[in-house]
Amino acid sequence: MKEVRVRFAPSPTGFLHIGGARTALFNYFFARQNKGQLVLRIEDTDSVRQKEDSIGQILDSLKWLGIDWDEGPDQGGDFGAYYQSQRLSFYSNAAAELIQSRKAYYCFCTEEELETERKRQRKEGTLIRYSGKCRELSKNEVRERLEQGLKPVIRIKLADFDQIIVNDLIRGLVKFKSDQFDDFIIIKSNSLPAYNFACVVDDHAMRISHVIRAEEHLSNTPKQQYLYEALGYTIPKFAHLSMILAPDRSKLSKRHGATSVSEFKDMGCLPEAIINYLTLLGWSPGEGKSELISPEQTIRSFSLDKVSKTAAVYDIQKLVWLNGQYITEYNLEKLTLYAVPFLIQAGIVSSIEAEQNHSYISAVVKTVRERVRTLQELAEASRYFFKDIIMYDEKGKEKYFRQENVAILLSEGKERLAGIEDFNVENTEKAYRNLMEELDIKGGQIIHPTRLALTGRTVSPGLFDVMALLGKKRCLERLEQAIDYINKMKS
RNA sequence: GGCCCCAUAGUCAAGAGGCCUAAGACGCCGCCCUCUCACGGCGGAAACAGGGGUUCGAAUCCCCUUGGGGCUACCA
Repeated sequence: MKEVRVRFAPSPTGFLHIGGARTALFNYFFARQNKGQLVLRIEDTDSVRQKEDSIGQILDSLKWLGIDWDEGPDQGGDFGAYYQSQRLSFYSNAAAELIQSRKAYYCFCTEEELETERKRQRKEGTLIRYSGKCRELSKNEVRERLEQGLKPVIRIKLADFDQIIVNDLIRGLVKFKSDQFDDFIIIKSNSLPAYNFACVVDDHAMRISHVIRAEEHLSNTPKQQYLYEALGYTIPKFAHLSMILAPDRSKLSKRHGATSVSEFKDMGCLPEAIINYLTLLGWSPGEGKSELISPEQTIRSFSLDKVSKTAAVYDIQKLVWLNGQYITEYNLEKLTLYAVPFLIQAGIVSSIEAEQNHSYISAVVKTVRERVRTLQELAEASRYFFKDIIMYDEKGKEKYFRQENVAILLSEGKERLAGIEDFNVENTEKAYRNLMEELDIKGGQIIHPTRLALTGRTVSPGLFDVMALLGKKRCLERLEQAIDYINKMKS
């Protein structure tokens, strides 16, 4: 069987958004499943829309997600270069060949001329097509104009045909009638190739066997197929993935909140969770299978004909839920590593402290992880393990600190804690349980105010886990602080 | 406007003519567990866009309408 080679071909116009990431991911799944190659190609032929550093961002996001490729701009490969801007000779050679065989021609029409023509066609209600005016220019006429310094485009000369049929692996046979096409541009007047041309030349030169890309390219495929035939290339297999839409079903854009991989990263999503989420967007592991699925599992059962044809609206809530699942299951050491930057970012620890207190941080992460869903939440939930209490939760204050005799209760508690030698979860709990029994009170009566005193909040991990982590000294100090505070509240 | 793709709950999705009184997951609601929150457990509300065919039988096949998306650029 022919070797499977697929590619992901982003254009560097911004961050890697989730649609692009999913396209990359499905290419990756397909390549790995078929023991094929994934190549990364940068489509940077539009100098106007290029964004500085976009390539670096995209590569970083891909790597961070754990999507690795076999050939590409950073590590090279046998079919380079991997930037279209460095492959210009491929395109001009291919175009020259087409001109030579009279399948393409120079066109000197200016943009203004074309615009007037289009305007007229719009008014007349006819199809908007290039007239083919420059088709019949003689060699001499072309040479003359070239010598005048005019910058032509090169257009493909469409032969008569009835229709073009695209056989899409996901959508089946798709037919396009010939009247939809005109002599489209393959080389722009700045000598750079137009997308449809560059794409064909490169996919052929790079021996791409399967073109797996977003649905927005489905309508371009007949043009590309025409070009394959004109150039005598064999046509690869195509698979067009449905689009990913914003919650209002419009195209994804910045106004829809987080849409790029880097934004999800900044929110505190784990790469594995994003991968898992993206896997589920347009593909399903099948009936009765868990939705928590690793790339390895997906690679085993992935299949393009099971990919959904329907555009998907992404749902950040499910991503966040998945992320929470990953946070609780994650390797603790790795999770700590991911968490530290968020603690620093939130001003909870300094980078120096982070290095010195690694094992303490890890212990905090361990007790907090189960009830947070993002690393940002994790940082926030960890604050009082590092910082003193400067304020108490408003509602909690009213509810617990105004309880009768609460100060006395807390000082009792403090007393008991003070007497503990080995200040751990079991012993602190035992001390408190004994106290409750002696005073004949219910747990909540002392546990809630204590929690507020120790954490400043009404919500936390189990109280005795908090105590053990905080340590005896800080527990006693915070109880003292709360008692003072309560006494001041009264007066 | 023309052409193309798509259409199962709020969202992702299973479903390939009878197994459908339509899975599962997120979210939502209720209950249980419980020191709070989360986790977990149990239960609930919630969908085949509409209309025509074909068929003994349609979520599944065909047609139309509607809706959404894409392409129609010297963007990719």
